[in-house]
Amino acid sequence: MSGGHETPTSAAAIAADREAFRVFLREHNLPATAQRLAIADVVLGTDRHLSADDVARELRAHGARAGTATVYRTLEVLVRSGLVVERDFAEGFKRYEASRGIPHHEHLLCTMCGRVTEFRDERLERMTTLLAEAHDFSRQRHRLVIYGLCGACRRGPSSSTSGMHHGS
Amino acid sequence: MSGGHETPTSAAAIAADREAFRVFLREHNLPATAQRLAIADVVLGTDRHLSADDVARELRAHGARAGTATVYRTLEVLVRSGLVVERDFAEGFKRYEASRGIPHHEHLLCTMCGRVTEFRDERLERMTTLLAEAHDFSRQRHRLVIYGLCGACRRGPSSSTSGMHHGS
DNA sequence: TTTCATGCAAATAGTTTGCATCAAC
DNA sequence: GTTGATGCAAACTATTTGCATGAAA
Repeated sequence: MSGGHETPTSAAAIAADREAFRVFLREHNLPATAQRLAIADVVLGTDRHLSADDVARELRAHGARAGTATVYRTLEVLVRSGLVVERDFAEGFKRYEASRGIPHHEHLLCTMCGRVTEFRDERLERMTTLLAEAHDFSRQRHRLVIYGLCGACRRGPSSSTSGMHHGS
Repeated sequence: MSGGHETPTSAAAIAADREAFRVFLREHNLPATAQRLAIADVVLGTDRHLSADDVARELRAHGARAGTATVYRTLEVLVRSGLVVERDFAEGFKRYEASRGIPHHEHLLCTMCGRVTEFRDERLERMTTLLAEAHDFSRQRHRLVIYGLCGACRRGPSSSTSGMHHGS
């Protein structure tokens, strides 16, 4: 359920993010509606990389509800607040991830269960800047996704299917 | 118009690819229709990374025509033939690129004019395999896209807008 | 002449938007 | 009380599919 294979985020950090969202809303004169808070709770309360559909599903699982448009609009507000980052892993839909103030990181995507793992590598940051310059580009950002099989899926397909989204 | 900033593909190589597609169709008992050949000519005849819409536009510019469904279905055949590779640069649509038998390469995408430049880097190949292993993943493939400004756009916005797709 | 492609239109998936209604400050 | 959010449905973009017609081998 948590999906954080490396360092699960502490409850304190999650609570801080939730409070930060309330502050953001207040400072921007945006109403703190029940829907916004519920959606923020879902996205900020996990280390997973959720699709808009995942968010709606999680809401229902927690007894909350919000229209599709509200989910998308609130995700947009969360992204603008800087607390959430939008991701596109070329799956045909976008995912949303709590940013936790972490600067930049790469992603490993399991092609079997859809689970996402993060890692950071300083060399890559430098390399991409140099590679861009070598081709007369000024680098703004980069995106690396490594597709492969996670340990669980490699060992046994039965291990876990909970992370599989949009499956047939 | 050509987009090949590094090493423009020779006319001979293009002709070889076109012939290879004819052979592929023949070997698979697929009719070599005028539409298929026209679409193959467009995609195999450039070094650019075209969207399905670009292909349709180019067809019209060359006096040819094909329905949207035919464009997509033919692109699929071209991908199956191995002569073309499908790309997703998180722009909301896919692009198609003549593969020219080149193993694997990374992409630089100009965020201003949409132009794509390719480069190859052996270290990256090795690095991604090692990084995956370090996180208990078995690497299948990876995708690196560096977003930035190309030299032309950095120097003057007036230089070229021809590569801009889906603007405004 | 049989098989498979084409084209159109309808369907689909993800996401966005208009608008009447409703809730937050 | 105002301002702005919500929800539904319609709109939209990229892409796919069903089906009657048309062309290739």
